[in-house]
Amino acid sequence: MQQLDRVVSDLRDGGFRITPQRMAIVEYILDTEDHPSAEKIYSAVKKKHPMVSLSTVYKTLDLLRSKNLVNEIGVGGEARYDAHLDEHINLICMGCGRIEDVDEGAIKEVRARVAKKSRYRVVRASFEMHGYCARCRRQLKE
Amino acid sequence: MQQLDRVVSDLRDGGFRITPQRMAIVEYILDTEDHPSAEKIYSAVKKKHPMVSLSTVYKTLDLLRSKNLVNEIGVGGEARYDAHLDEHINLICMGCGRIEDVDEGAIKEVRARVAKKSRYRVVRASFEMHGYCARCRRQLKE
DNA sequence: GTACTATTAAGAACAATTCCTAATTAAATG
DNA sequence: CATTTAATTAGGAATTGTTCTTAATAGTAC
Repeated sequence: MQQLDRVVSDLRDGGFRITPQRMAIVEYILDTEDHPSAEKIYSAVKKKHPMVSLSTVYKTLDLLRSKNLVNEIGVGGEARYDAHLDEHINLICMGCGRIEDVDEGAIKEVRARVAKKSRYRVVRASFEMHGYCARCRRQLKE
Repeated sequence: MQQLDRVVSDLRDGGFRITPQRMAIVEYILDTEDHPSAEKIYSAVKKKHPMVSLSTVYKTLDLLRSKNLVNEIGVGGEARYDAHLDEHINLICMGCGRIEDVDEGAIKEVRARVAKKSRYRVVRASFEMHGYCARCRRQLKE
């Protein structure tokens, strides 16, 4: 519940209200490893809170992203969300769509080096690798 | 013209036809540093070949991508294309939308290490950094 | 409890992309 | 070169994920 408190106080400090809809969405995202899409968040949250609307899901995700409380990653024309905030690599399975996080120390240095070399002010880095997970590899061979 | 020949023979070998539309699209992409969108490719190509249609641009881009002859990168809900095939980092300016390529030796090793650790068969890696280019940074301060 | 204003639900609007179909054409063949 | 055949095309309709609009609702400060 550490991270949840962090989100709540960040929102409060920004003058944003803590609504049941927002809480439900945040709790769901913090609680899954699943990199869900907006639609998936919507249908999961609706089970407990039937009155939540898809547009609220989108608005809340925008808010969380603007506060850097979630990460967005684009996969096949749709956005997927993730509360893993340390810089990491997203491994995306082209077979089943699963997304896995992999920590890799080297990317911090890469980021710093590129920022320096390019003279960009870097706000966000996203490292993705697409391929086939062990299970889908097996199926491909058959 | 090295790369163009490569594309033509790859398509021929796959049993695909070499049409004027395809040639125009490929030539344009090979000839620009600009990471254009489908729409931009369409309007650029249309100047010389008014009879080209947007759906042909999309179809051709799909084909080239499936043959690994171009790279696709998603920026703000639209796809941008790029014929720079060595693994590199895309620096995306959040101010002006420009995309710059940066070569970084380390990412080859990162890719190999992650592939091994995760047991994925990795097909494609895409490393992006979002921020503000030197010019847009200056404007932000004013 | 009241007032103020942010937030919400619902659906319309939008933009990028994909899909569909009849007409066209590249290229293999004789 | 003419013929044939299957791939490709143009054009527009359909689809999909996301954003926008608006009137109603509900946190929060007082």
